[in-house]
Amino acid sequence: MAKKKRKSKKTFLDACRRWKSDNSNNRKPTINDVAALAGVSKKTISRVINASPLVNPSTREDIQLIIDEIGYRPDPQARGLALQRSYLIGMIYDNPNPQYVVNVQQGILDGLRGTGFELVVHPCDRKSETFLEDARSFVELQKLYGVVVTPSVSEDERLAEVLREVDCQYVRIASVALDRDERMIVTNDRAGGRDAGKHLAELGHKRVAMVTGRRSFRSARERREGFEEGLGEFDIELAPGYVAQGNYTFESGLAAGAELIDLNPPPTAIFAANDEMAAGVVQSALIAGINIPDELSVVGFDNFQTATRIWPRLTTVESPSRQIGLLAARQLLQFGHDTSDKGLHNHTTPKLIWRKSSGAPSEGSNNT
Amino acid sequence: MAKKKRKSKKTFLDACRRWKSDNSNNRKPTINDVAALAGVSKKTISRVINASPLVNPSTREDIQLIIDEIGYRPDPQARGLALQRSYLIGMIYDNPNPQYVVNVQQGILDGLRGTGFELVVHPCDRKSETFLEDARSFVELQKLYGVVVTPSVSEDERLAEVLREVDCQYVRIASVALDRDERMIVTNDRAGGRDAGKHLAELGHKRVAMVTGRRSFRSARERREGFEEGLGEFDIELAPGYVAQGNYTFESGLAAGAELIDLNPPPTAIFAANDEMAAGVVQSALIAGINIPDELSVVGFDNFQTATRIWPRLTTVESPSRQIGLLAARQLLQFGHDTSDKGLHNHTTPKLIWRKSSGAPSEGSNNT
DNA sequence: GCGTGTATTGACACCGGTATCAATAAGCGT
DNA sequence: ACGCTTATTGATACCGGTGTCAATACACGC
Repeated sequence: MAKKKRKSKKTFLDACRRWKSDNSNNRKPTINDVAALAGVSKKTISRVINASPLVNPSTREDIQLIIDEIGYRPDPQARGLALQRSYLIGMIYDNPNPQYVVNVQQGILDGLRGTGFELVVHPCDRKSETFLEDARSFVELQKLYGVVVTPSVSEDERLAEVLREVDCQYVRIASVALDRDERMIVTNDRAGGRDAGKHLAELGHKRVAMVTGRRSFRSARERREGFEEGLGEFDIELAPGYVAQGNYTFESGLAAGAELIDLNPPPTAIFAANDEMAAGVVQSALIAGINIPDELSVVGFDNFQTATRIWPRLTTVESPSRQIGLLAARQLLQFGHDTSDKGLHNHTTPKLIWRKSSGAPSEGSNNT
Repeated sequence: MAKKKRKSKKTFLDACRRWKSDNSNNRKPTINDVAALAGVSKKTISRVINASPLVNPSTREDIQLIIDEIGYRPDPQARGLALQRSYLIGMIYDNPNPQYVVNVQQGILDGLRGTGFELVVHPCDRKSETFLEDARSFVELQKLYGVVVTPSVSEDERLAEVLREVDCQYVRIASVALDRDERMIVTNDRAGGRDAGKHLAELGHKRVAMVTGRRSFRSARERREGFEEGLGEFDIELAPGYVAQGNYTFESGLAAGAELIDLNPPPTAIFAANDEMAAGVVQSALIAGINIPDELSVVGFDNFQTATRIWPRLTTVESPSRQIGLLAARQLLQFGHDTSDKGLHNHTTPKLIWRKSSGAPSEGSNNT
């Protein structure tokens, strides 16, 4: 049944061995080496490594044998040059929180493992004059296969526009859908805020305060609105006087905490829009000699390391940032392939983790 | 004085304008476009972009004009293919602490800014069977220009050997010199440990304990030995019974702290080999109802975020990790260029930051 | 036996740069 | 004016893949 002239497996292996010993300078094998050994044209090798169906199965087998034997791996640069794209995924971010950045990176790397793609990280500064040009030239010069963009740059429509212009696949991570769903991983921060609100309401808090993030950040708005919704389900209102403005930094949380504690009457619970600010609130309470959770409950958002390092450990809302990175990577690799598997999740839901910084308000403190 | 036939600046600009309007599909300009516009061969363009001295100044000027006008930028992939290397820097790491990873990344990125190089991140697992092959294929396939390796993989000689084999420039970050100095950024953790020891001794502590990291980590040994040296300068000894074994995690610090506190007599000061463990020690003291710093001083190492999030804020030894990343990147880019500027610092020194978790021992507690 | 369709393969140009080496022009001493 | 340097430039191959399209072999229907 063998095609005429088909050489035996052994013949190929011998040839490979000979090649290996001849290969004095120990060069990496190229497609030409494989082609020569197999006695076919390089185009056929190209077909094999690209899993093209247009190859005779027995030919494919022979070639695969040789590839495995001499350890040939196609050169991404050469391939990229011909194809006009690279095997690199970019991550564009401006979130200053190291934990967040690393989590998402890890998730992306999880998704990239074994695919031959590599991750190029690219922080940016939206306030810079050259922000858009920088991003464009990064993506264009590297001919990135795709990029994932995290909050808050992900909310920047100009960047999204640029990415579309240079025809680069992208996935944006954000708290709400800004784009066609296939281009987004949405984290639903509103639901997280709602959980925080319900949690405090269920514990019996009535005088509730909040430290918000910058209004220009979508996540900050979502978390706040969600929080109000959660409280609203229990007919509790977030009074305007009980809202302090922060900017997601520890220091701003410290200041906001001091401010809220000073109110008369003081709140019995404070929800901070992220853990950093929550840690600031906790520290300001400690400084003021206020006991947590007896006199004041504090709830954060993120569940980063800090949440368990401070005392009491922080009740917080966890958003699965590593998982999010993973989904983003999968999404990106999915593009261009079959669109059949639409079952990709691109929504994630945060989840409240109840630790020791929140509890029922003490007797009498809630005499509204 | 103008060379014969030299076209005027305006002529070139006109040609460029014409080119831009002709360029229907808005392609990125290539070296061929520039060559055509300048009326010279692509090799000459190549010389200009590579700052070769073998170009007539006036020719160079003309070409530069055109390059700027149409916004030509050489394609890194094509260049890389021809040169057999890429314009990518790799970072190979296995340190699980997000803060450290991000700091070093940032530092490297600082050093890469404006150079056209990009950073590819590559975590690894030394315990994996395929660790070395993974690393090799990463570096080899991507033809990395260079890599920076952080602790503790940086201590792995097998990896260094692989990097040399594939002829890839590398810089290792480690607590002591393991390599020729040009290939290292050394952090001198021993000096940091010494500072911690002297700090506690100067405060008057006599019964001093330590939480160490894994003995297999060089930094853990250095920090410990430095600490003992520092104490030694004041004739204080670190008694074997006062040493608890940790593994750089918060949880291990928590356990070690509980263990040390239970000793009789208990130590009046504990030095933990990193902030995570120090935070654990602090938390275990809080749980045991021990006041810091009155009854117990705690000193950490790293000065990561956690150090200021906990209460009292942690006295700790700061190693300039971002700066270290910057130096590593500079070093890498320096390779192959003039070796004249040997003035590159490749040693950094940690520095003690005295916060509120350490103070003089309380009266009578030191009746040795 | 012949036309036609299908499966498989290869020749060749091309992606956008760089290296080699030869070609040409200009400068200079005598 | 001539030979010899030196300065400047270009023709061409090459890096290691991919796309296009034509060529070949074979099966099938009639």
